[in-house]
Amino acid sequence: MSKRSGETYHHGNLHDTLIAAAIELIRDKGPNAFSLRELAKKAGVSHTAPYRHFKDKNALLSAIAETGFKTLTERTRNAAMQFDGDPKRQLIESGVAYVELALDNPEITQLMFGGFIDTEKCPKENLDSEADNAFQGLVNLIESGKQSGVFRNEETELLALATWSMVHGLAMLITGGQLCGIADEQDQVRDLSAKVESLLMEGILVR
Amino acid sequence: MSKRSGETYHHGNLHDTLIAAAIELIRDKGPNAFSLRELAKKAGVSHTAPYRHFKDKNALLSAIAETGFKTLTERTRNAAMQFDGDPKRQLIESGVAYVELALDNPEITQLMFGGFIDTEKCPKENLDSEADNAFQGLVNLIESGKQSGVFRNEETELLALATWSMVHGLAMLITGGQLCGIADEQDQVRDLSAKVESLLMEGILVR
DNA sequence: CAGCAATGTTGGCAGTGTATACATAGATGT
DNA sequence: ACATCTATGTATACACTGCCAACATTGCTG
Repeated sequence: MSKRSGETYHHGNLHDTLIAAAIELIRDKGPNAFSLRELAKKAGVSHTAPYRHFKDKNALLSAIAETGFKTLTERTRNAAMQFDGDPKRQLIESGVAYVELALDNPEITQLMFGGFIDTEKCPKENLDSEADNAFQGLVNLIESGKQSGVFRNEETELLALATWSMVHGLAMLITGGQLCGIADEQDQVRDLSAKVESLLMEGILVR
Repeated sequence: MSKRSGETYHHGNLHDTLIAAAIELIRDKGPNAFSLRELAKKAGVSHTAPYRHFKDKNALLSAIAETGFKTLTERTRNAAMQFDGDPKRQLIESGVAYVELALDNPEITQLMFGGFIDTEKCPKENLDSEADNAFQGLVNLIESGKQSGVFRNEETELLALATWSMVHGLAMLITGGQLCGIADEQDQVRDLSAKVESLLMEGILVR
């Protein structure tokens, strides 16, 4: 069945098309101004067609956030893999990757963490499980660093949480526009996040 | 002019009433589900009355966020004041206050940092200036700590940014529901944030 | 006390999420 | 080959939203 000029009644792959188009829209107008109807128009379907693929607007946003968490897991893991014997460097570089990804996708980051999605308490379902993957990678990283005697022998979860908080906070401040003059450009951000994480490594107090 | 049973045509203090009611609504339904019309109904006025006091929905939200930044400045400053000669303790306690305030007002925190408000680039105006106040307090704190030889002689802004990121990240993770089993209750949060900040003080690396 | 500015109200418009009923087409079993 | 089932898309409708324009009421000020 030739779908010449895309005028078939059935779209063929609307699900993925919608997600891709939605990401574009959110990038343009922010997660707050995003609307299903505009998305449908952009995808060239009627305004209720998305409901055949997503229960809700919320479900669509969740799906997008999930892809965000997936790439977050990938990026940080890849960054860590490149410095396999050096836990300190691994921690720093995966953190830099975290911040850089957020800087490249501020709106998606806000969508993921800003409270746009109703998560019904904390059900540790779909979406959260993917976020946990990223955290689990961090935990493993720290665990191995502890065993090789690089990191202090504190509770692993605590160390992981501290690292995550630091990186996440920096990312959120940047994407939230709070660090305007300080960290706008890519290079500044790379440098800044590395420095900040080094501080967490070495500590702030005079020895 | 007796405004018996509040049935005067002119409300008298609608501006503040709206802000207070809006905060309640946001607390209940989240910043995303908040609507001007419901707010007006709750305040007992017509659905366009708020426009006499706020240019926009965005302007109303900005005003609320600003009050949030004000109390954030207050709380952290108060916490620091209580340990005046001890910069390390000051830093920790003001950070704990930051996180606790966020935990007590998750929705308002999301409103402040989540990207619900259009800030038109980063104009460092109204809203941002109030946020800067909080940051300036942190800078002062670190500066004095450096001079008394407690903190390392790194660039002050960098130290401040690291501290802020750490605390802010923890706050955002908690209010975003990412730390569900880990940090739900007030006591846990106090303990956790203090521990995390101590880590930043002492560093993560083995010495 | 006349007029003005501040503050509210009514009504309307375009845009939104979503429920319901209907239309079409691709897959499946005989 | 063909009838039928199901997945997918459409049309229509409703309540709700932000905001605009026109009008009403009030308190203040000359």
